[in-house]
Amino acid sequence: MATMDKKNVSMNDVAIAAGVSLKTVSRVINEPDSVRESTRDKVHSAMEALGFRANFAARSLKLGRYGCIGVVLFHLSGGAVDMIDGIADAAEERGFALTMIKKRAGEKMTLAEAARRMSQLPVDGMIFNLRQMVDDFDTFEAPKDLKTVIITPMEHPTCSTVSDDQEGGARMACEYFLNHGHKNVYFVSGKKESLSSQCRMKGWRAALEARGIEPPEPLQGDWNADSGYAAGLVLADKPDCTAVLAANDCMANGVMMALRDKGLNVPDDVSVIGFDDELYKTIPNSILTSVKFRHRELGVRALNEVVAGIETPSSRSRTLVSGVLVERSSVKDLRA
Amino acid sequence: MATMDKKNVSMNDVAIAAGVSLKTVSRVINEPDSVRESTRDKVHSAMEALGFRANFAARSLKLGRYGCIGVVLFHLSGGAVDMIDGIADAAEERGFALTMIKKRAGEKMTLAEAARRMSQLPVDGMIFNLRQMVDDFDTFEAPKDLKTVIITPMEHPTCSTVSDDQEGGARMACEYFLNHGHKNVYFVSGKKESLSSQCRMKGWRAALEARGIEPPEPLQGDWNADSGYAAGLVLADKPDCTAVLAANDCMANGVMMALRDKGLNVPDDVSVIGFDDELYKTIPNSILTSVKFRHRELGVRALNEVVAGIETPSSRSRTLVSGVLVERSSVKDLRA
DNA sequence: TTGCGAAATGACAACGTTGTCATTTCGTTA
DNA sequence: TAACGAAATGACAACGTTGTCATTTCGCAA
Repeated sequence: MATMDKKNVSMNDVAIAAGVSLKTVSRVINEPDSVRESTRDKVHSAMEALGFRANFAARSLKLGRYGCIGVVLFHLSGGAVDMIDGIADAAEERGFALTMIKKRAGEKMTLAEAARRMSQLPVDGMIFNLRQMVDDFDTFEAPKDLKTVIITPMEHPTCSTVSDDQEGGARMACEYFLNHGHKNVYFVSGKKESLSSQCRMKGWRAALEARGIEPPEPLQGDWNADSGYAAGLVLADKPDCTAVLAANDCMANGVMMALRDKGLNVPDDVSVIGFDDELYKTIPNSILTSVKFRHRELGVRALNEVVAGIETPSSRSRTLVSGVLVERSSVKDLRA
Repeated sequence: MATMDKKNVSMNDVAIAAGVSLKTVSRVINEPDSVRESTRDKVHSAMEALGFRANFAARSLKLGRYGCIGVVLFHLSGGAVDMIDGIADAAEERGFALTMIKKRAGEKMTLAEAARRMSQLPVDGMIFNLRQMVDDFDTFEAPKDLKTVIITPMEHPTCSTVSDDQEGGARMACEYFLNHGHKNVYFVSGKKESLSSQCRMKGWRAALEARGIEPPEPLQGDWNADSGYAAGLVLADKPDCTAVLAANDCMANGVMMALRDKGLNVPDDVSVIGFDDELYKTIPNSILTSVKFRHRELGVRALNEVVAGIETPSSRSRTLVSGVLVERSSVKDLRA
């Protein structure tokens, strides 16, 4: 316990204590094989005794890189947890840490502003998580020396983007209905400004139009169960309504409850599909068929794209991560 | 657009371009008032023209601090989102960014290991989010030069801790039942290894014992609705069961569904309280009374504690953030 | 115009690492 | 034992900032 009171122990201190040169200490850390074993042991003991820890700033200054990826959270939702999880795991695997900043509630942050703030921080590249439109989306240009990947369903003119295939997922759900003999599909949307909701609606519409079906007026929801319930009450009165696609599971549940309260049975009278596959957590014996996106995979892809761009400057790319239809029993086969 | 191809633009480059000294450029950035306006303008133009961005590494090396707080996520749950949100907002307000690392799935990370990894990164202090027991919890000692705050319901011998008052929340819910004339309260727990579940159980037990009531055998759940449903089926057959406290809302919902399927009504036959107040998102017109914890506030407090400890080395402290009982109509008043 | 104190600016070292290149030490062979 | 090439080690500069202290310039009064 001969610990000194000196603020920070430097390599130089270790070198003196071990009776070797500064550079040898550096070598013990970075290329241990080039140092004789006896010397290495002396250095290690000295480091131990003094409690040496390499200085991040000095090291990065010399190396010209940080080993950190910046993550900008424009929006922090439930699915974001899994995405961050994927980013963090992939980062660790590649030897990177994460530096994170967040748009404050109420604040209006542009891409340029986010990039400016990030470039003051220790990062070699960055990931923007962007689920709503932002003013300067089309005009934004990323700093040339900072590979930038945007997680968003929109295509960007210059930056690489990664996204769930929300549109494809919605199309898949719709086609599932149609392939089961349904002649039409009603849609309950999420919040208007949400890009996810917009994409899901687009996919729904496309799937119907591809079969020459005129899409009915979509019902406006806000992601929560109550808005789904309200939509369900309306739908229950429509005799041609046999299939409902809700933009998330909570609203789907609201729809189902409303149908039940109106004396209708799911799936016998009306079939329902939701998104995100999370209802089973809250509802026992849940029967809801749901489109699930692999948020974790999304994060992994985004991180890998950034790291790839750091190692070998690459051009713009666009990655889509497909969704999966988790089948339960909320869709009736009308073809029988 | 006379942008150079030179890798990084340094203050020196700016100084030369502006025809001033290096130090003056530094002053323009750090103490603009000490520079004559005309000079300042010249420097600003040069910075603009060259695309100068201050080098984080050099700056931190000189200053001896990073302006970053490390966050270690041992566990990434739903509630963690709000907590991170609080940490991030508070950090920004205090002028700090976050550096994050995460325990990988399956990996067994000790506090010491986490601290070792963090201290290689650009951080001035750190926050551990720890919701399960870890081997070296009691023996862990934080690095002396890195203020460490642990978010956990357990008390730590040397580190500051911040926690929801889970035990108090459970007590509050229990007393709410008792004050409404209930003579006993059944409990459905979460996963065994979860500290939250353990604390909630402890509070439930304490509240009953304080009134001289022998707590019944708790029912083991796993946080999900299905386990709550199973518990509900068991409870429905117990004639003395008028009140059920479930360790989260999903299980509470499972309990309620089971009771309904057994022909019992909530709250007329049995009263129920949950935790986390999130059922309303998924269930329309939810009636579940629930104990809600302020996760965001938790994050804010943790961050503030770290920053305070950085500015003026402080001793160990313990912060409890109280919960709130969100009253709906799932509890019947038996006193009438 | 001169002189003076205050304001503005500059020269240089230092922060703690790693890269370059020179020097020392080692193990081998003649 | 001497000589040699390879392995191990060391001296010193450099990375891009900020702090210290010296120097120059400015505005104003005598």
